[in-house]
Amino acid sequence: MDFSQGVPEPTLRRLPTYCHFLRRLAQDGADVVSCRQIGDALHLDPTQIRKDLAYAGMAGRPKVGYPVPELLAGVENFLGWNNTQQAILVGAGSLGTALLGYKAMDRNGVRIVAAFDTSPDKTFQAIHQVKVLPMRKLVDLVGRMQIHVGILTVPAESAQTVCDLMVQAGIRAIWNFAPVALKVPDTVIVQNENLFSSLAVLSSRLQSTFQPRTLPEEDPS
Amino acid sequence: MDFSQGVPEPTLRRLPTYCHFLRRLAQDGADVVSCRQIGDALHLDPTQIRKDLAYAGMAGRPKVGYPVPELLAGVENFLGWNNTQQAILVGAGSLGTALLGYKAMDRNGVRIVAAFDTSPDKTFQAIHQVKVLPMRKLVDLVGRMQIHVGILTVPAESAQTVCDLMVQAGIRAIWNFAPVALKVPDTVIVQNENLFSSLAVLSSRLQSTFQPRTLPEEDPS
DNA sequence: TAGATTGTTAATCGATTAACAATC
DNA sequence: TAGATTGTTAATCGATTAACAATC
Repeated sequence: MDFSQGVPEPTLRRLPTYCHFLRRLAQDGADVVSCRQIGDALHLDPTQIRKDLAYAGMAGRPKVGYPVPELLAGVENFLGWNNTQQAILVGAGSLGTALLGYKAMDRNGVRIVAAFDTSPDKTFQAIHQVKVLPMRKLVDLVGRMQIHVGILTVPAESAQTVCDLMVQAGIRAIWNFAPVALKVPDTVIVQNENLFSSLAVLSSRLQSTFQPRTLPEEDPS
Repeated sequence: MDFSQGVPEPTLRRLPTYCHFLRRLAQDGADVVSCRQIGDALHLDPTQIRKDLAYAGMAGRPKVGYPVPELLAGVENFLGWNNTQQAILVGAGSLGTALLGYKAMDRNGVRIVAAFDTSPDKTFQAIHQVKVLPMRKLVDLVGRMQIHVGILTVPAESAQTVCDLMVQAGIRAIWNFAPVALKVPDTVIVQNENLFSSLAVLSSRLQSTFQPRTLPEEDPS
């Protein structure tokens, strides 16, 4: 398996899905699983799954398959879900609040240790057990706790300003929910999460089931 | 431009980003824009943008560029953002609540007209001006209002059950936030939104900046 | 006109899928 | 052993990028 280019992004995106499925299998007490079984459950090609698992460093045994507990542990470990990253979140609006309430986050490699907001109505309260602090505390806290991950859930207008503050504080990876292309130094990683992109795919596919897009025709003149 | 295969998904995912940028340009009063400018702002290749815009049916003028208002209107129209789809949402937990509060949704082609939840604490209240109803009202309301889009924000355990109910009610496209591969008839479209996939990409890239993944070595024995 | 930008065709790149040998 | 499944190499497919002609 060639690792020189790193793990392909599509592979990385599928691995968490395998984990979710394997957790259920493990709960049901399965001890081995084949790529065929995983593929049937997740509507994916077995060969692709085998390749993805190989990227994650997991090997199976011909005729037998993969041992479920080891496979799950191995993939989780590969994804870094064992040594959880600490993170801060900026923007305690409705989306920010939702992420703070996502219990599953912990089991998926990220723990939000503090939130920040400009609104005095929100600061010094706790949302889902996470303290909300005023922005002026950000740089100090990130520095002291050596936090590397920032989650950005502020409106588009303030996204770049907050981003700059995060970078200044020492944040090295930003999970960005604002529909804006952030400018960052190239030492900082930005992962954009654009819900509307996904929605666009949905509604476009829906529209084409109603009235399939017409093919361009020859000019009849 | 070949439309026989439909518009590529990556193109579809980029189009909303262009809209956001074009809206800002339009507000600033720009009347034309070149692919070069868009590309610089969004960190994308100008050729790719030109191709994407052609897929959306937009033409520019050599040396001049694209007229901003027409381009914005054209792309929004292509994405179906003018005739908004009505949708229901099931699962008024923290994520569901966040989506109900997303004002921008309206401008992005979807209006949530009702929410559903099993919990009696939530039903018959309004969250962000949207009524929350008990599940038993779902089939009737979807049928009467001829709603085609369902947003699924329930826990993984109940996702398939709720999905089945949606399908039975006549929903034709499901925006699924549960980390589960739903089984649906092939007349129904499922768009999966898995936040943890995105998070996995982020943390993997972050880890590799700390300690670049080692290449497999020859066995030294 | 000259230069910039679009539109389109061709080349490249990378991911998916298929084929098949190795193995339990 | 025979058959199923893994592991790996080759073929295919599709998207991105490059090259270049058309045009204002």
